[in-house]
Amino acid sequence: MMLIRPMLAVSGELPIASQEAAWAAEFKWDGVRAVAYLLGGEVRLLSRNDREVTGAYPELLADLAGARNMVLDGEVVALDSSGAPDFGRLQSRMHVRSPSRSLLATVPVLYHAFDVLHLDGRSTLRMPYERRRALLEELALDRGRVRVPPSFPGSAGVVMDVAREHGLEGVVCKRLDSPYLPGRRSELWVKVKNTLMLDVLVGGWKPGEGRRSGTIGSLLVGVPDAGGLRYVGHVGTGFTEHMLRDLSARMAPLVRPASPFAGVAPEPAHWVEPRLAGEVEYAGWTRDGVLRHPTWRGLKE
DNA sequence: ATCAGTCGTGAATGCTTAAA
DNA sequence: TTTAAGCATTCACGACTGAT
Repeated sequence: MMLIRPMLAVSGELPIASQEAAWAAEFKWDGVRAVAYLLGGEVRLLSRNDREVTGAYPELLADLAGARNMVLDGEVVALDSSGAPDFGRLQSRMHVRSPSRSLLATVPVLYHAFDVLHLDGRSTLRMPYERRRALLEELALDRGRVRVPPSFPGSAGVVMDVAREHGLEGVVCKRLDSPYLPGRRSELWVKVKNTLMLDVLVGGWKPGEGRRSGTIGSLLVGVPDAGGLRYVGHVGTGFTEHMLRDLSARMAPLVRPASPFAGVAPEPAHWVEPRLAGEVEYAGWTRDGVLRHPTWRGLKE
């Protein structure tokens, strides 16, 4: 059996209203991608890069083992107490090759199967999404820890609203006529993320390495609160070369010897007076109160 | 303590293909 | 033939955790 690497989505915006009918929307699950190979009663799970992850998720194997040979694309997801996917919890599972009984009990996972790539010895990759989806639903895979999450044709905007209400990461829009393009990041699939914005003050910077040596690696940012400037994380992406040059020039006259952050200084860095205000896009907060997946969006005057 | 791997972002590079 | 565009790859950066 040939390995099939998962098809990837580009990030972008919702389809415009007049185009909605050509797309289906699915919820975006905040977990890890896994392709399931169900062949001759054996089940294997491989990561996005074809790494073996079967052993990490033993509780999924029995529920996946079916009579028919097939290859499924899906996402391994851990839920928080409210039932929403929680990537932070999954992180304690995803590197553990043979999880202990207690870990299995405290962080159970589900497999959300959202595509079928091969069935009964025949490839389904060239079928349009709509047909693969119908096939997937006919297979009636929902059993135990395996779910087939819903797909909503023609209503991406509404699905996004629901995702936002439930605190989900966003939606993935897929062209109804799209074939499955293994290993490709294609505009036929578009992920639309529910992102948050935060106004921050720049309190310092760390130098870059490699190609970024001689310039800024990341900015250390904070938000003012009662106790002073509260550190909220470093931002190392989102800049163009021009922005890096501009930021360096603006920070140069603001240099100061000590950290401007209240409380514990995050780590050694170059400190500046916190006078530059900027906007950061982020996906949420980590347990330690720092930004998750922050990206720089630009200075605010 | 460091490395590597999961998720994410963007930019540069190099190869292939299409257009001028 | 030369240039432009498109695509995949690589390398930066972030948080995080297990393995070594």
